[in-house]
Amino acid sequence: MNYWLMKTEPDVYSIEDLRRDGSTGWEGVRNYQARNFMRDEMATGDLVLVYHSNAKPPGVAGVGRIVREAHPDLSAQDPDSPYFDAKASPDNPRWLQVEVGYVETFDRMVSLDRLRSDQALSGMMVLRKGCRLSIQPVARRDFERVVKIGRGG
DNA sequence: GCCAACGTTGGC
DNA sequence: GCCAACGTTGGC
Repeated sequence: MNYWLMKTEPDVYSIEDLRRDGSTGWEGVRNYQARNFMRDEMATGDLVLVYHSNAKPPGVAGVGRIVREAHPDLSAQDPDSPYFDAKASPDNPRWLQVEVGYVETFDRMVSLDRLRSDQALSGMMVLRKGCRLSIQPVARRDFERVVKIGRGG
């Protein structure tokens, strides 16, 4: 079982939207490294830190779970979608998505500042300067520590 | 709104 | 295959 951090802009889709929906197709990932993580390493049951980017403040808002493994992201083939990609087709979907289920919203979101201030979390990819990757692997111990902080521990 | 740090594109 | 130009991300 693996652990992940997945970024979302809460103005577009927040942890509260995920709570309301129960689960959602995580469409719109348009980065090969992130896609390959989904394709090669994500499995049903993996747990996810749901990270709010472009938020005030940015940080981890809660937890999700992979409920369906990687499959074609059809928004790439939809000309009306903001995620449309003319190079995607039924023969070559090009982009993938996973289905993410809701698990919990933290009592207090774990802000980026809070993550930075914790020496034990200094290895987290999201803290690396200029790291734009929207799907990142997270070490189990880091995942558990962030959850503990989020629950008020 | 700024801009550093990337990733992608396309001419050569 | 190189690399300059361009577009995007995302914190601030």
